[in-house]
Amino acid sequence: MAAKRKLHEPGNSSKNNVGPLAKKGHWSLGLKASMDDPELRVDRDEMVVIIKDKYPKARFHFLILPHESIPNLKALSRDHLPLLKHIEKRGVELAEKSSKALKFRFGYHAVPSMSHVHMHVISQDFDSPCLKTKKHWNSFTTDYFLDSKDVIEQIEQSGKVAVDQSNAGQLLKNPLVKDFCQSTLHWCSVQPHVSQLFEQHLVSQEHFDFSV
DNA sequence: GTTCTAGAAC
DNA sequence: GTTCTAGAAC
Repeated sequence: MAAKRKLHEPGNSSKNNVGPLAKKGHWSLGLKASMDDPELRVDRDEMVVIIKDKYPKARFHFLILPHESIPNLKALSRDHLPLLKHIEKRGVELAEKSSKALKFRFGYHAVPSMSHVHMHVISQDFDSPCLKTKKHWNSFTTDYFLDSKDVIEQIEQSGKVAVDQSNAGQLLKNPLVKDFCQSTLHWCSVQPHVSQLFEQHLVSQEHFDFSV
């Protein structure tokens, strides 16, 4: 029997190709492949690898992953504090190098889709065509986004990270505006793509002052 | 994580 | 008719 061949193979164009790794594993392991992708890799040291997010949600959006394979935030303990602090330090350095004008945040998604703990380094312009959905927006602007600083502090105090999974899921579905308006207005400048998203959800921009 | 799509909602 | 959403596939 001849091997089945797809008539159409999206994502297999030369540009989108992940590289020599022809067969990719389950999608949730994608970060593992990205770590080895020279196109995405920014830097590495003895503890971490720094890559560009494949679908950046802002002008600067990086991921910092430890070589050590840590499945999720629940697996973190006091043993990881030196690593977590190193990750944050590398993130801050990277942000300063990337842009002095833009504000950045450093942190973790409460319930990430991709396995292997990774810290996001993301500028707060949110100016990217990849930022398309309410879920995207909420994952970076609600409590779904856990600041590295707070994660570290929590582990120092209690030895672990508490994540309310059901609540986290709900955060992604929440309406865009109210949380945004109350808590994130002061540090966020909103760019056209986001404005579009807001319009889509019937939010009037008149309610907001988008200047920093 | 993204993309595609059927069904709901408008 | 269009837009929005949730679910499955990848």
